[in-house]
Amino acid sequence: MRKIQCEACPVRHQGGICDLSPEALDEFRAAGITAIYKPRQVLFTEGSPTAGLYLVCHGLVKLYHSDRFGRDHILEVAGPGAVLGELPLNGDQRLSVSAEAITESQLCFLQRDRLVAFLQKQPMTGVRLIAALSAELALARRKVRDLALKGAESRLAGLLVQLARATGDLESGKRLQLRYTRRELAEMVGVSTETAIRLLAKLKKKHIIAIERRDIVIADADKLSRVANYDEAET
Amino acid sequence: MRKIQCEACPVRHQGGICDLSPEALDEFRAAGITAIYKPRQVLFTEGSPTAGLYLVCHGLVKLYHSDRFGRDHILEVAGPGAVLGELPLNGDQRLSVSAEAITESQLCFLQRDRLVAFLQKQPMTGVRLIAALSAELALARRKVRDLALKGAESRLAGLLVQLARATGDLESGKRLQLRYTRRELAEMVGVSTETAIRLLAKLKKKHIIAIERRDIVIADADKLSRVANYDEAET
DNA sequence: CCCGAAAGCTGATCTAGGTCATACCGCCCG
DNA sequence: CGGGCGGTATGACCTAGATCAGCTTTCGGG
Repeated sequence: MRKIQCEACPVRHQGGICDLSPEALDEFRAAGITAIYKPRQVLFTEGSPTAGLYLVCHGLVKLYHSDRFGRDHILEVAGPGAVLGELPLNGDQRLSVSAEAITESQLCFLQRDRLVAFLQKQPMTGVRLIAALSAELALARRKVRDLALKGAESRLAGLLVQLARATGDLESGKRLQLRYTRRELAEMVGVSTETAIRLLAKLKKKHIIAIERRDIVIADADKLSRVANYDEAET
Repeated sequence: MRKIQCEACPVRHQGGICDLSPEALDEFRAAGITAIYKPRQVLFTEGSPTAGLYLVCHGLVKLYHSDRFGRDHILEVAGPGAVLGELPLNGDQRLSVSAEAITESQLCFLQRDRLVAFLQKQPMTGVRLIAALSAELALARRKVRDLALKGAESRLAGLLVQLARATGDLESGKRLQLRYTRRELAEMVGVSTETAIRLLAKLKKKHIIAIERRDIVIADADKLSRVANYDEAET
């Protein structure tokens, strides 16, 4: 696949980092390096030094943790417009996550010093970056809350709600074709694959969802949201 | 207690947000509102709108989540120089955490629009903010990793390592006077109070720590770090 | 100095969720 | 067309950690 140029980029005018005047955009582009990544290609791994930030132009990238024994936890699936990585001032800080392309993806890498130089001239882009990092921060913190305070069923329901919202159909009767395996769902929720399967079956038995082939139909959006928020209620 | 003025502030020249030239500092101060908070006073709560950022001048503030049934989880204890809150561009985003003063604390509130205006003129401050948010982000993400992939004992050991590092004595034989109750330790680690107590007893039995009154002596810093990183090893 | 309340500790259960084993299904590929 | 292989599904366990209950120690305040 060929690189998409910024001029033709569909996400450029949606308040993202790269929403810039033509002249500024040229400078911006000069500061970054755009590349295409294949599915399953690793962008960076937990523990490596923080060299700069990545901007997702198109494609899907997952942020995840692995432990020494092969178990993974998926923090987030990032799409176009998202900013990946962390940029502490203190350069010897290490990255807290790994990232890997899910689909073929185009990303723009912004090396720390060049980015900082650019921000001197375009402070508004700095503000947008602050906003983007804030959104990531909120996401991570909610995840902490869910893991610490909610049960597995709530978390799974929450994930379904989130996925449904993303495609704009959190409504009873809507089919939600998920391109994730049970294993991936489990890794997003933080449970074993078997548990994820069992919990789906449980939601099905409660007539909150229906399962058709590999994808899911939302039978009762209200109940689903309720399960997502209410911790441990009726059976 | 009286307010400390920025000129006399001990954290001002440590690369924090407020490390500014005298003139810029005046502008900065004009953009913010400084106030003193009493212990247990709540600064903001999860779910409320994001109005701006708080800068900790002195004191200690905890960031935490509560669920509907009184259980708390402490995400982080923030000290002088830390930035609290989130500032997504999209103003109808909600805060993902609550914050409460632990000790009497002085904080400077920076309202969104005023902060943004200031950043136009002082882009370097924006870069510092990006760095501060990045550090917070890494912290939250590591917490996700620990909750999702590590056992309770590792997490507790990790907390002790972290506390010891903060006061600069992660060494065998060092007494680490913790100003936290068992309950608070438990809430930071994400377990019940009883479990935290039991795990401390377990570490003591393994001669990794010793318990004296309410505080803890590190008996074997190496083993402690090993428990913190290794997931589930020998008994 | 004393009292009550909070904090600490320990044992006895209970349970959510993990692990292991097995079976089925659809699908691609030789 | 038959045999794997990855995904899905379920049953039978097992264990980390929660919960509950009781008891002791510490501590802060009058």
